[in-house]
Amino acid sequence: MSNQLLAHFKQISSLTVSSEAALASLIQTHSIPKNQDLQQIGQTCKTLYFLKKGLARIYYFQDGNDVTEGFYLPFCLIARAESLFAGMPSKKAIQVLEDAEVWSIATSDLFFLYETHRDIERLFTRMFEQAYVQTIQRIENLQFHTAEERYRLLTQDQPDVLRKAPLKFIASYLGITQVSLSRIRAKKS
Amino acid sequence: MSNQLLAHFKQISSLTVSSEAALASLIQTHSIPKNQDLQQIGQTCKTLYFLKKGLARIYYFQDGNDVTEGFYLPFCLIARAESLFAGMPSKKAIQVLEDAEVWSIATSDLFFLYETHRDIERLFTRMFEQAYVQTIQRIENLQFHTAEERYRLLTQDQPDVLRKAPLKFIASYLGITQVSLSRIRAKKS
DNA sequence: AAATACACTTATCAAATGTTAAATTAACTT
DNA sequence: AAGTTAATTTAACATTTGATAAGTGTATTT
Repeated sequence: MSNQLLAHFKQISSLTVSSEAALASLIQTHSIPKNQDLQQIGQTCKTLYFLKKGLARIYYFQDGNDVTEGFYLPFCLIARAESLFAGMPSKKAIQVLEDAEVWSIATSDLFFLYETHRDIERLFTRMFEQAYVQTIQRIENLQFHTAEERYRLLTQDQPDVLRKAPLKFIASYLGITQVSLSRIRAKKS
Repeated sequence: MSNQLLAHFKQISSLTVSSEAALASLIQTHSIPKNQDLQQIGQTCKTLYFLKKGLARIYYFQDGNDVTEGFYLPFCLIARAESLFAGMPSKKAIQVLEDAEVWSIATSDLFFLYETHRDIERLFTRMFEQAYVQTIQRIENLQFHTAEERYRLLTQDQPDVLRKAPLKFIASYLGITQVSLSRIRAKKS
């Protein structure tokens, strides 16, 4: 069930046969129906997720408004890092936007494996590094770009998201209102 | 010279005596005059910096405009992570905004120590995790807050920066023009 | 003191975005 | 297919922010 995911992992960082087996034993699979929360607001992040198929987002509420922090495609690491690393409850939720199949790994088990399998620790450290770099790039997109420019960047960088996600989620992800997004889309490019 | 920095490190993650000594041997100190670049655009990030005193920023040029990505106070890890983790030249520079004293660590030496001193690897992994979490929080600030709200948040979170950095740098950090920042400051709070 | 450069503010107008409400379209239920 | 709900677009107006230029203040140099 998790062969595809392990193959993906090994592209990022090599694993010994025994590490691969140990890691495989931690991976669980689930089917999640559209619109359901994978993790809810208030829960402390103790599980890492990867989609096998579908689309997910992380969101939270700010002054009563639903704000989408990010979209996640298959094989992307999905975690609320600010909760995981601090061990504090997250104010964010993870929601599946389509019927999805999900791989999950409990961090308590994973961190235990770190002690005996250094290559596993390296693998996940790398994945978090990559997530960190993407977050830095997102700041560059938000900073000093107009709403229209941010929209154009999204069409280039994540066309799949644009095709699948409701516009209201895309709007808050770009930091604008849905009305404003509609206007931008109406313009001839 | 580096005792203060090591004490700071040990607050983040414990180090054995031998690790502490090994790490100390990598730390170099420099004095850098105001306005000088610590690292220049085009260089690949191969050094980690920590200020002993002073203030620094990371900046880059976007369409000819100077954009400040972040400000860094003493004891903060300063690195251009997107360059370090990818091993690619950075389009960003690190600049000192006041006469500063700087500790630096060459990553090639540091990563070599990782092999034999796991606690050192853990320490720096933690520091990067913390930097990652701060980056996530910065996105929350940029997303769906007005310029004025972002300014108010900065006055709360980093009053030191506000006191020391030129307004033009603060403006681009907030993603607005200097004129706009001036208007916001003129308002009665 | 005069001259220069730099940092910051203010004024004016244009453009972009937010707010609210209504209209249209698409999706889903029965 | 009709009815219902949700998603998206459009319109009208208010507010914010950008762009440009001019003005003020401060520091430095000569």
